[in-house]
Amino acid sequence: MKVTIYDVAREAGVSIAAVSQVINGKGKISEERRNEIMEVMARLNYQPSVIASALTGKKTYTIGLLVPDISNPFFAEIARAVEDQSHHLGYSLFICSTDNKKERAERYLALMQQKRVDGMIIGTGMADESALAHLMKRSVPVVAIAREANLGTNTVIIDDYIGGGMAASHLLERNHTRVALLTESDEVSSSRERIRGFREVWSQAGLALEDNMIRACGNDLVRDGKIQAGELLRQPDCPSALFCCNDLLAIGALQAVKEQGLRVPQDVSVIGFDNTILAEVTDPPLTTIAQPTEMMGKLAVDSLVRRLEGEQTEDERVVLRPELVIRQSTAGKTNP
Amino acid sequence: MKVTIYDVAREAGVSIAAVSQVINGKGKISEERRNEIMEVMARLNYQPSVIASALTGKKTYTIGLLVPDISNPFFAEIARAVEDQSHHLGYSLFICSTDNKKERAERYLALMQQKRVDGMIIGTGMADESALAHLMKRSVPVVAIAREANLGTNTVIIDDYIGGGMAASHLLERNHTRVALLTESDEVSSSRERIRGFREVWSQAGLALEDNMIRACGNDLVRDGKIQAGELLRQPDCPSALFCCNDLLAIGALQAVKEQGLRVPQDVSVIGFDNTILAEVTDPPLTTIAQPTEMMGKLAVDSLVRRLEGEQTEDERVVLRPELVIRQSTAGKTNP
DNA sequence: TTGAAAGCGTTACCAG
DNA sequence: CTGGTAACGCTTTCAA
Repeated sequence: MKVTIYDVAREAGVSIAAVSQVINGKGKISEERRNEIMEVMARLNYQPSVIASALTGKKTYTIGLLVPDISNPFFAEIARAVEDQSHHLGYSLFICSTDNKKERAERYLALMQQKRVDGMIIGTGMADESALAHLMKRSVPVVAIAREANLGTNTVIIDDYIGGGMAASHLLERNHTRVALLTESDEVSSSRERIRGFREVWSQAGLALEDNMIRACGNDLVRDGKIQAGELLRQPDCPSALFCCNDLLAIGALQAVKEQGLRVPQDVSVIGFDNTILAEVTDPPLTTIAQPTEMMGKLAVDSLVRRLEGEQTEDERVVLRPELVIRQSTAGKTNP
Repeated sequence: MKVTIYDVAREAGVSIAAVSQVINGKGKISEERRNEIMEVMARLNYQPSVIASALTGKKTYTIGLLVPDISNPFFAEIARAVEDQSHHLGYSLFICSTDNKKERAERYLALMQQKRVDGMIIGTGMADESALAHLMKRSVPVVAIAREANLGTNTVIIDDYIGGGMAASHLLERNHTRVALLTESDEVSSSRERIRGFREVWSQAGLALEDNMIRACGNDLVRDGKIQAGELLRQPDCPSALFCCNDLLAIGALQAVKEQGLRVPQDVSVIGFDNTILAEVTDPPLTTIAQPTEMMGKLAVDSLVRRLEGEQTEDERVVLRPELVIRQSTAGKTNP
């Protein structure tokens, strides 16, 4: 069976209290005793039970990460960054993919509570914020990553509004006047902001953006992006550029353009968002707006842990700057 | 503070034992009492503590997943599949990226034990299997996924040997005679097998495969793949085809080929492995060997849970078949 | 049916 | 310095 603190104590001929002290480096014990106990722990390959320790009120050193989909490269990169910093600070990570579904999110939220995570990092949109608010606010510290939080939580995010604007400016500079947008579902705050930012710059240039040129896509981003882009391109007054709220949608768009027998970027320009590894390898390489995932992950964890360690009171909000990465999927419009 | 089973009991005017019974659906309680207790639990938003429950000998309903790198799309896809099935069966997931580093793996292994995971799914190579063997064998059930396990564990894997052979056959059919291979570090059993399978088919065709045409790459797969491929291509007797042990390496190879001013597949063919989303979007789309990630994830979890639930004694080994997916990065060699 | 009480592995407080 | 001993929240006999 498992070796417990009792086994160690017995083997070392001391009380469990003594063992507990050396484990936690607290209290006063003679060098001699301490070394002896350490030796026994090593010999028995003793692994202190985090479970039991947590029950007495200590932390579980576990944090929960909620993302829409871990197989989406953007969130996989975020997860890696979060994991590295968590690990660095002594915490492990529960990951949960919600698909932006309310039931899944709620289920996971409850689970995380039952398993006593010390804190949560949330990168998933949720239709009903109240669920989150209700469940979490009073108990577990939360930081939002790559999404807006309507609640009082720490937030690490890029300026999506600016990011959307960057895309618009880039297209404007290339003389596009007829553009369509591919977005995620309404519940995703970052997408909303990107659209809003795009729209702002666009209309300031005196250009119109009809509602039917903005298409929301479901959870199968690549597939839905392709479908929606296809419809858009088959319209009589086909857009010369497509702004996609993330790289996965852009990939779908790329596929649709090719399927229509058109060329990127000569016939239609495509611009993505996130600058995942995908953007580097597509054909043609994708112009996109970059998010600094590594920094975001690190900052989110730092922010959370600071709070867990009781260092902080007010909500903090870190807003990073997105960056336009120009590759070859966007070009100037020549034939108006 | 947290609401405990005592709070519920008091509020409902019963003993904690009664509450425990309704939570676990055991024992006999009158309909009436049961409903009343359920009502109270709901009203108080009671979340039973998995921690406390685990301490009494029950499971934690948590499983640990060790992969080399969660931001590698192949493992991200595996993780998603594992997560879905775990979730479906009522378990949560700890994820850990080891970078195939011994220290990281050992650290994580210890952590998982301390946090009392019910079982582990291991998809990461480890230099020193003894660590794993030593730490795990006697305590936590393990299943290996997408890797060979030298220990007595359940395994879900594809036939990498066959997969390597498929790549070789494909290249042979296209008249390539001079080929180079990009592999991961030696510690990765799947890569070794792929190489072995390739070599077997290759030499049976009477073709040579010099040692310096096989290059091992480090952890930054894309970058190292590019570097190694670059060196290979700059050699006087440059290969006409590159077999890469995974898609990330293949992407590096693609970049190197272009950098040399050569074309894929006209000048050099490139073939990858895994069939991640990357393979669909590269320029040109990548011919690769597919692994059924979704199925593998599901089977691994099923296999583990079956064991956790004590349903099984002997080690089982599931070997799935890889599949060649021909896209446009491979072509027939015309000028010998 | 229902409730009292003994653990589970640790921590922390309090006497020696 | 060191060791007893209550918690911690829940499960599980065992009586009533």
